[in-house]
Amino acid sequence: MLTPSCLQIVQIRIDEEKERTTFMVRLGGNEMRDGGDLKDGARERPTLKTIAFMTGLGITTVSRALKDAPDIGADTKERVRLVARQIGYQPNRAGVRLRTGKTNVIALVLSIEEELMGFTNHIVFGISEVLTGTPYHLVITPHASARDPMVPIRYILDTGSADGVIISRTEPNDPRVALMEERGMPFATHGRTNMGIVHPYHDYDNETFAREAVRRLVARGRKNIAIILPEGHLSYTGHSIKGFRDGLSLHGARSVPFDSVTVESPLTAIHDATRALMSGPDAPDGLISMAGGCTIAMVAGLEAAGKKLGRDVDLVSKQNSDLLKWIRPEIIAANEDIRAAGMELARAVLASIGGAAPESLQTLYQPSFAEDA
Amino acid sequence: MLTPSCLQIVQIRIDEEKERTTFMVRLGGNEMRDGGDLKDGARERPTLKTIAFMTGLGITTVSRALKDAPDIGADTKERVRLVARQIGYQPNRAGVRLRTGKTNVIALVLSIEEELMGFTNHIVFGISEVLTGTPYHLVITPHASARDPMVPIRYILDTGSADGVIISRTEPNDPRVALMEERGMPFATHGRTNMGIVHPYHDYDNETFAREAVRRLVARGRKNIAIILPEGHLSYTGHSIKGFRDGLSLHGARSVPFDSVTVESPLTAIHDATRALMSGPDAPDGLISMAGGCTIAMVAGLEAAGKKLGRDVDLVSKQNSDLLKWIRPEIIAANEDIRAAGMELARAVLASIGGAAPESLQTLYQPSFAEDA
DNA sequence: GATAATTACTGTAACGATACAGGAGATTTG
DNA sequence: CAAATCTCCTGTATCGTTACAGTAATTATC
Repeated sequence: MLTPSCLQIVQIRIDEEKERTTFMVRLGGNEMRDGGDLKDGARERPTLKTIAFMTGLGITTVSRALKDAPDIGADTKERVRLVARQIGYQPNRAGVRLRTGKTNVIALVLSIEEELMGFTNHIVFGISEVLTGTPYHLVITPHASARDPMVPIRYILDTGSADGVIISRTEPNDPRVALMEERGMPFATHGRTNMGIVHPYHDYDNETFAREAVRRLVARGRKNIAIILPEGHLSYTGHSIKGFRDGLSLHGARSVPFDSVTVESPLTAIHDATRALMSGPDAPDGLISMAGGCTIAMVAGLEAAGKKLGRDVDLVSKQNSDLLKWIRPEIIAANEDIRAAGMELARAVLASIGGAAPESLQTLYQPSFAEDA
Repeated sequence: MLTPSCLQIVQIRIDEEKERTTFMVRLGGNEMRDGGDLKDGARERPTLKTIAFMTGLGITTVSRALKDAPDIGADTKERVRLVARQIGYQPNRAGVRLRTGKTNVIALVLSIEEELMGFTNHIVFGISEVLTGTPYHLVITPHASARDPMVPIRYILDTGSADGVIISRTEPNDPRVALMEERGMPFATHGRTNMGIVHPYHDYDNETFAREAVRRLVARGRKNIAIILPEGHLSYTGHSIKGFRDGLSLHGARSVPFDSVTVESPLTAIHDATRALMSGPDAPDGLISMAGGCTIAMVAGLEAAGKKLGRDVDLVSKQNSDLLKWIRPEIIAANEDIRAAGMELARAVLASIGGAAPESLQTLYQPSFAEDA
């Protein structure tokens, strides 16, 4: 085995233009070896070559030692790991990616319209929390949802720019899911699909939320209920409608139509529509909102119509953050923990990359109402 | 010049394990050339080699043609570009990065505490909008601000994992700025510094906002004013204080101390502190809030103390989104456009990478008050 | 004691791109 | 017409990593 003492630097090359100093060493025998760069003030980034030189081992050996390969001696592994840690070795991502195709990237595909009260923040930090301590980086790939949502997916697939993808705003029959499935790209969806493909997902039980919302309104004596829904093409719209209808028939209430706006409409439109609704002859006495942002405009709208929360009408709303209680404590709010969703999604993608079965990577969170706490 | 007709495929190798088909071609003369992979159903990703084969040119020529190098003929460039476009060539990022060190990545370093009403969303999509159409990807690098904020910066510098960095929560004497400056890493800060380093930044004129807030309160007859400030170590805290003090002396008002909480405190704490303040003997008749999120808790707090906005007290607040007017139309709000900030920051980093002078990459946005619109 | 198997390590090639140093052929120059 | 110049193109080496196909030395097998 080579020991440091049999290494001898015999030639130093100084390349002034590149500002680097390289050198040759003579080994125990007679052969010369390229010693790599001399690090000026530890500024040059260490590579496998650096460790190979410092330990007197071959580059391949070092690579395999750091991978804990079975054909490397235990003490050699220990020595290599020690040196690697000492000099702060970190694998060059471009080298690994070029050689193996592994990007160590998770792509989060977000629609610009995504935002209602901190959604992006929560999901990003949820994902990040899981990725911390792994070699994965998080790349945000945005798209204007009005344009083709397939564009970012195709880009990622065609360029192989991620090992796994997280998408949201899932639709029951989602072409993005079909394409990624076909191409064998690991992914997880925020929201379920209904197209015969078993895949990792995380979802919030919006059906239960809507049904439970009706129950709580009826328990307060409200029988005429309107709901403001998400855009029609999304998966959770269907779940919301089902829960709402089931709740109505289960608890004996009736639906007051309110479909001129969605939770994605401009707040002004929501405000005006709510005021019109609450001023009309068939004004509901119960309201359900599927998103916290629009709830604020609804409250303003119903008050502009002269109604008072808790007296003339009750309102059940989902929220991402704990904001609504500060606005009107009368609002009956259920929390959707988007940060936890991000964590579940990240865990699911990582496990999927690791080869776990998709049916084991599906989670559904139940609504928790603030008033039950 | 070689034309397609002088190319002749003479040998086809089928590698069944790797599921790829490669082939050799005979050129006009006698030499053989590796033709690269035959694309099965256009699934294999095209590389320079693919284009080289299709055009009959050398790989180097293709590379230089796509870079519009001066030593390549005009018609050759045209031909290469045509083929590249036809087959949807996109440079392999790992190849470029390994060879040149260029990552084509912009890192956005965010503190987990960043969020107040959609900040993350707005800045991410602002940056993305500028990066769209460039080869740059956006990587989110989060950190718990309680821990060492230098960690992500050092990681990026040590691993060379980005070409440019955007940071926020800038401090007057910010060690991150000093380090990136020293290492020559292009960056832009959200917020200014005060340490003798000229660097790209984007900032909101919080000093003017605070001074103007005082002016508007005094114009409504309010003379006893309290302000809720950001955490003390941040740059914009100092700007806010200066603007506030200048406003007080300029318009003849006095300060009511309110420093038991900051805009980052839990909303419950802000609520309670505001209620206590407004119930006390020295309750102010004017309030200034530097962030929209905490304004909501303040409103709830002052109302819990029996005060009424617009009658007993006026409140001036900054906001990222247009939410406050729905909560209490009496709130005097000024908008800070975070999406625009993201765009400015992205533009600044890109220009800095391109070698532009830092002093030309500094922008300061003026507050715009909703009531002036 | 010769052969086989095992252990521990190593060199070469390749991933896709580009910097660099040519190099053939046409064109200009003296 | 030879030499110099210009145009346009090309091969080689390299970035850092890993798959693969070895190899030398030691240990086990019969």
